[in-house]
Amino acid sequence: MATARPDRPAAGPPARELPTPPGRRPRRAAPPRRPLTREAIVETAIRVLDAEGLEAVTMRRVAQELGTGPASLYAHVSGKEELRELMLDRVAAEIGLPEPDPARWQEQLKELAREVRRVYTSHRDIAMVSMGLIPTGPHLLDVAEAQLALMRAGGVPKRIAGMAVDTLGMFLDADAIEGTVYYAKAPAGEDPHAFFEEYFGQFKEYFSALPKDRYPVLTEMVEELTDADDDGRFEFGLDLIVRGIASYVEDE
Amino acid sequence: MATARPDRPAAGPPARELPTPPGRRPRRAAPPRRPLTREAIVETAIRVLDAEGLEAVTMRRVAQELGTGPASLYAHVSGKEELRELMLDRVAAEIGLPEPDPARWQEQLKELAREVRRVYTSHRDIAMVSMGLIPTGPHLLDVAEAQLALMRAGGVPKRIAGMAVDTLGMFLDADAIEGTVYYAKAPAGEDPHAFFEEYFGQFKEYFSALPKDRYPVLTEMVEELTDADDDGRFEFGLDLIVRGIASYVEDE
DNA sequence: TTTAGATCCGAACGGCGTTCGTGTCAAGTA
DNA sequence: TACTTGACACGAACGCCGTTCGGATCTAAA
Repeated sequence: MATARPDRPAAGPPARELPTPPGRRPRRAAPPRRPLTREAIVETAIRVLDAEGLEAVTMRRVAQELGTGPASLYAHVSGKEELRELMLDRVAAEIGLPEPDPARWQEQLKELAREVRRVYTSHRDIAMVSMGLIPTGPHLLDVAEAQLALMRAGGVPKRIAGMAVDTLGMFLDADAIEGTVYYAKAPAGEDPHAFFEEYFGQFKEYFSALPKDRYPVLTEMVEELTDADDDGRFEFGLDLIVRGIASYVEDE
Repeated sequence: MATARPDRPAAGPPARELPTPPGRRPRRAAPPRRPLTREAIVETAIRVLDAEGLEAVTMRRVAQELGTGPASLYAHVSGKEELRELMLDRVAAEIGLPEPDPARWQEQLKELAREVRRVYTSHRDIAMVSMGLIPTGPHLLDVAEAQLALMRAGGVPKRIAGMAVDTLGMFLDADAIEGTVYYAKAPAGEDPHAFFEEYFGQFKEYFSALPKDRYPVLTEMVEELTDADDDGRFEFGLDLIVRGIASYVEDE
């Protein structure tokens, strides 16, 4: 008893659509629009991520979005962990990579870091997946390759470059998470900007009310500490790292 | 109908222990040994953390460990998130703090960073809680105060110190997570060291097998990239950051 | 002795990741 | 054309999870 699947080419001769015999009902209300594939699953998962954050990306939710049950996903993906890594690598494909110019390697490394930051933060808290993960996906490896290529072109020794790519990766992950964790806390319906303002205002108040005898330095720096210039903080850390790497270039 | 509680002083005159009337049984087999407190809950949670990692710290598990049900915890703790933050702050209490010596501020800042790392990594993946969290607990603030005091004693401008404490915190969190995520993956019964060896060997193999035309730089650096000298990598990143901070000291 | 409030906690709600076993169906084989 | 095979789909269930509810119990003030 074949259920009609209009989107797929029928195997035999195009069977005429018969009316449902009395007492029988089609086994499923509507067959899935498209056959399940790894790509469709990852794509759907990223749609949920962008709309509602990483926490909302559950096997059940993704399956529901595809009009099926959670068990169906396991034929294409080994589990939630693999799905997350596939999502990350697909996001990493959006990162624009530079053509190395040895004369500008430091600025190029910074530009690449900014590009990673832009892509990560445009996909909610996807960076959480990256934290503490050895990159194995092709696009993540492309990014690592690009970073290494820039440093090597600039004359950074192998050993230094090997450690630096790690430090830089940690910095990028941590920064992206830092920037998105609070955003993720904002209630669904609310204006995130107003929520933010309110949220940080409370912290400023809290820090100001701290006992001056126990925290003499901190209480004198409330202004500097609660100044939420995210871009400035990122550039500060990035500059620290890149300058530090550059100091290891041999020929001076 | 009061059930006898031998561990606690009885309220009225010491009622004689009556035999259980037929058809009735004591409502609970054994009353909890100690009354529930915030401290006891946090303490128990950390015991579970140390033994089985952060993932095993669930409300149900902690309650079970205390001989009660999960609902009982909510009288002392607002929820899982708050419990996690209380755990982190209690762990932070173990961090030894320096007496600032302006002449040695850079080395002292490094020593403090090493101390944070030591304490964090001695409590499994507790650092995950810290990532993307504005510190508010007293002991976490002590650490921030100490870092700021060292930098200010060394002549680091307020604005720089404010950003640097953030960068350093991100680095410490990210490093601790990096170091414990794989450890957390090791199966419960297995020898972690052997598991590690095996695990990293697989990665080295994987990187070596990568196509040389797409990843020309990376494939030439497999040795440098898979060299798992965690301490060396930490010192490298730490040195980058501290040197960078020092470069902002005004009086030169 | 009464009462009010804190504390405790069994039961339940809705959601989670994953597995099992069965059902379906296209492609290959006879 | 009929049968077999193997990949895929997926309903149902298992054992977890965080949190809430409402009544029972206990403590200390009145």
